[in-house]
Amino acid sequence: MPHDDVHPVSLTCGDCPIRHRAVCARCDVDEIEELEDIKYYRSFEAGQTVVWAGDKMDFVASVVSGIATLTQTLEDGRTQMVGLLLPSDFVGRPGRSGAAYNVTATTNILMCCFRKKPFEEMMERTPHIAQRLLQMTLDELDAAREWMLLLGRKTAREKIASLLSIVARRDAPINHAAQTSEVTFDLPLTREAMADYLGLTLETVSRQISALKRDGVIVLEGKRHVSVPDMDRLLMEAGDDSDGGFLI
Amino acid sequence: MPHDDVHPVSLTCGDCPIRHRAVCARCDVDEIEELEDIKYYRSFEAGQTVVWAGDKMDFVASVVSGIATLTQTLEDGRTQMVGLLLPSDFVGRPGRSGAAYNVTATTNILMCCFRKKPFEEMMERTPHIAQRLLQMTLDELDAAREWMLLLGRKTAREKIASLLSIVARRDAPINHAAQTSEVTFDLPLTREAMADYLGLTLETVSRQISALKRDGVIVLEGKRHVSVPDMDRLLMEAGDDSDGGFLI
DNA sequence: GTTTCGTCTTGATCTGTGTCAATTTCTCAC
DNA sequence: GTGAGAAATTGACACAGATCAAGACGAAAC
Repeated sequence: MPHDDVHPVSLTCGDCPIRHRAVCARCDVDEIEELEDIKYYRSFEAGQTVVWAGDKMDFVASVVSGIATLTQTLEDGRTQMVGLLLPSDFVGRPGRSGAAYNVTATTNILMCCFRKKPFEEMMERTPHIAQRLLQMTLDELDAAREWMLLLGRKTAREKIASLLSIVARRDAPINHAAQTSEVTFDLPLTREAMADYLGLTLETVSRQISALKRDGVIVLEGKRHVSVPDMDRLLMEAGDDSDGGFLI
Repeated sequence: MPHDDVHPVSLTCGDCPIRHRAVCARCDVDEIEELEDIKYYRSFEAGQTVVWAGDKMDFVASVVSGIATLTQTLEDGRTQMVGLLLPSDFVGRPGRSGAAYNVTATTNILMCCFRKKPFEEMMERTPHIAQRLLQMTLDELDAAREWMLLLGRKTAREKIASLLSIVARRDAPINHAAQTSEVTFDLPLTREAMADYLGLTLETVSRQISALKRDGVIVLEGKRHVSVPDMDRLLMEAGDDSDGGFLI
């Protein structure tokens, strides 16, 4: 099972050393034998849709590797991303059968799925699971609300800077922990996906990235690889107070 | 205790006839005697701040009467509302000590508070509570994400129409249930608060309301009282598909 | 190597919403 | 009733970001 360095704690085994937001594959196998028959793996290729909004979704899942997005759309095609699923993130809603959003793989992705009915039954029997899910959901709610501030009140430049600092934090936690002021990472999203996340057009995204590059806030190698010489400067551009919170 | 017609089901007594999202005052007294000593009431006047973002918040609470808002701000004063608390709504976060947002009373308000520590202990002992809180939090997350679509992609006119149809739904459920196509309600918010909710300026809010009035979508009596002659028309203006979801 | 196709950048122009400012309308105290 | 302050409306103008359009770049196929 693909499960290299990352070892996120499972919902179902709360005393793993590393705390993370996930239902974890390996962990479950070790600890909860009954999960064996309600769990299965599915992989999707970049660009594939995992579920459409409104479709029946009879599982919950956690991302093992790759990246997926949650999006909502209006009839005329305007789309807004409302969530970004990175490895170890959880998706699905116990207690509701229909999916509320489109879930799309932006890279090749492997998901660890749990059939919903048995998962819910397990939740009934194991209070710890509901409590853990509650914590995770509250975290996501905070992230969503932080995102509302971004969508409603930030300028295009601030939006881009915010997104970059969030990706920097999630994508390069090692750099960050080491207090290196130079941080480096790959953008996991196309310009269009960034635009959908930020409530902008892809042209504006491109222009603002160019502007940040011109002003020395970031350094680009190719289109996707980003270096941030001074993380504090980027955070300042993002307009957040102090440590910028806990987005995504 | 002020608890007139509304009788929302409590987190702590799950088999009340009417299902609603709340920790309910009367209900608790009837059913859970041990709650008596962890529960107390607080009232605030219109305009008063209940808690500031970052302050210690040693209670969770439910709104008994009145309206409060959750807001976030940037250093330079730009503010974005991220939640609207109507009677029976729950506020506070088990498992975290600091408040994440400013909570402000927009009308006189009465809140039923529970000291956090004992509430959390009760959650430990009573699995049902965590499950109920999880449902509520998932609902709020859905609402927040619907709101992200509004903030990121809707026009000013669509934003106003969306807000009006949401208030109509929550404020005049009787009208709506009766299938009367004419719906009537009072706006519980100032133009400025509406602007903060919608990511607009108060001038734009005012202009768009005037435009909707001019176009016959709504009828105003005074500044706050709204009649909607044709609810379907309003929903169309809001740009939502079919039934518009489950905002706020 | 060349071609092709998707992604990205950049330019020119347009427009929706913000900004600034002047009135008007409400509400409530007196 | 009158006056004062808050809330809301309306107008004129500016500008950030959208739209439309043309190219540049990069990766994969041949």
